[in-house]
Amino acid sequence: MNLFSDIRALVIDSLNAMVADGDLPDGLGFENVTVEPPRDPLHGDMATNAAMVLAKPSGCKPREIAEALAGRLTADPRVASAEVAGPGFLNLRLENSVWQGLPATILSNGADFGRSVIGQGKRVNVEFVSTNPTGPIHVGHTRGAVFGDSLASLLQYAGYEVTREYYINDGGAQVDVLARSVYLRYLEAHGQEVAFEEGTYPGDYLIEVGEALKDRVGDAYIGQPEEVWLEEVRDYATDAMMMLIKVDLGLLGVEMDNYFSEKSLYGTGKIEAAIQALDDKGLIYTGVLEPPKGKTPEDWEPREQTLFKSTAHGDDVDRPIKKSDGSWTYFAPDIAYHYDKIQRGYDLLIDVFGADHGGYVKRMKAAVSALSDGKTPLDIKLTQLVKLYKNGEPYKMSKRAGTFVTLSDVVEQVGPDVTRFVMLTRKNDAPLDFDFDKVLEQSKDNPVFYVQYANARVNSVLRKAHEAGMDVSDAALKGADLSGMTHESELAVARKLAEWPRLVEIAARSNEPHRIAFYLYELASELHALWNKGNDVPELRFLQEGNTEASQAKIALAKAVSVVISAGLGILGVTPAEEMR
RNA sequence: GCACCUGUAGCUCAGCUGGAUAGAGCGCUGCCCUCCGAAGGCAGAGGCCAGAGGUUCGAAUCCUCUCAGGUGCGCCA
Repeated sequence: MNLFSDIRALVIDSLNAMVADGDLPDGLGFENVTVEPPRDPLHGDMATNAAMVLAKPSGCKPREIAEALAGRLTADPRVASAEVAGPGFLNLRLENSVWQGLPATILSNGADFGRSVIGQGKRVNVEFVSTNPTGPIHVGHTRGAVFGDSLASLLQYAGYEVTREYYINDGGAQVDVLARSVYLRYLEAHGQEVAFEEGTYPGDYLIEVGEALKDRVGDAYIGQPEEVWLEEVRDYATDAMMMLIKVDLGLLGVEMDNYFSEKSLYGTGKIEAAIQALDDKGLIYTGVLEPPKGKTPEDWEPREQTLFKSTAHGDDVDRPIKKSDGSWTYFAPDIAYHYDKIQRGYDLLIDVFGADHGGYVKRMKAAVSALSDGKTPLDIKLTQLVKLYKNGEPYKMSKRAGTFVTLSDVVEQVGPDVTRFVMLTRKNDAPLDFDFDKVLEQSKDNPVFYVQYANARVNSVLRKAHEAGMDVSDAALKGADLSGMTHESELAVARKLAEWPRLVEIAARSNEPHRIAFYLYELASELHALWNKGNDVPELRFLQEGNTEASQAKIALAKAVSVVISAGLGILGVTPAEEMR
């Protein structure tokens, strides 16, 4: 149920009727007609731009269209008034009964109030995190994990069929480095002195892997050359790292539907097939790239390489898919991976990358565009850096990994709910400051707390009412008579609640889950305002002593707020707080 | 040199994919608990939406250029 699309449908019907009656010419398109909440609530409950949008194509004056439209709209029982304003806006006021009926609708639908069908059951693949399996997840990727997971939930809520996917980069040189690092820890477990040279991973988290390896193979690898142990140690170590990563993701409540191994693309003909597919379209050739201008690498020499003509699909330069020695570049398996996703039949692909991979966006889009003949859209969302602070000072060290702060460092200190919410209080392409002290502060400076506090207040009211012997079950609240709900502060809350389904659609269309977080803050703000109004105006208090009917009506509104907050937090993966501690 | 991202109140940031007089928090000034949780609320001050052009009924939002910050730029992944 979306009040805004309901009223928009009414507007469109009225416009069609005007066409039928000859008030408007035939053949007009109504796509640009919107019904939105006006910026200034004094203007009304909803505003439509219909008259302004249609003025030019119809050759009529905007105000005349607006006047005629107003007359038709006010015939609807929901519409109290329609006023022409400004250059041709039509400001609508709805009958109080519309707002008064909203809490019952919300209570009936529960968490499904706001669920949308704009996804039309389309299949979406959201790929996120995808860190190298060489160690625990660090903070930078934590943001990507939260963003990707919440985006996936948002899309599900908006009617898409979503797959959460993780691409394991287990095919490149970095997992050999991992294997050598684990080998050193293995030797260490046998009592040997080892040195961690440049280019190995010194983190403590490999100690136990080395010990486990010792338990497994005894001294079989001691003094042996790499040929003997590298492959096995690599496989063993990557498996161990993936278990570590899954534990980390679990701390945040992130659960992947699918893990896709890069290694599975090698030796199976998959990369070759993907490149062949591009070749069939005439997009593969052998050539020499120009050196990058400005900052030319010192050891630059022109080399002949196998290239993908990505410029044919919007890239700036063509990209190498084979190194000069004939082996694949990283790009080649990535092409094959995306080819695989296309072949799995997704209607839409979304990749979540760190901002440092921004330079990769155009070539990836080019590859997907080429491989799907432009049929499968790929949206790539970049998450910007997270800067950590503690006591106002930059915070860098980790006890566990030595060099970087990990996801578990953060979650251990502030908990998964705070971590998730805070990571979504900025749009994905803006950098984020994360202050360990501030995010735990219990004040309205901290949006996590502010939203949770609103929910806790509602629960407090429910508890009190229950203790006073009132029936505050959903069934009872649904049946409450809200016809007395006429105060501006109460209607303001109802109006904000009505925006929820619309906001879900806006957020889903732009793949921007942060909008949910900001909306919840606004909704909480309306509830806090109403609550405090109760200090001055006793009739606005949720608990009306000795008057169960009146109390139930007030509480129905409060409970509706709680329902929407819970649904919103659910999308963000945050547990609603029953009470504050 | 090129590409991408960013530039909005003193500070940190929203801003509905083009709508009306640009919003919130912090900070500043002044108020509100005999009363459901004041961990809150109300009011005030604070703006050339980086700058300059353009597109149209209408621009913080779209296009072009300039300036400033960030990220990245063949044989790393």
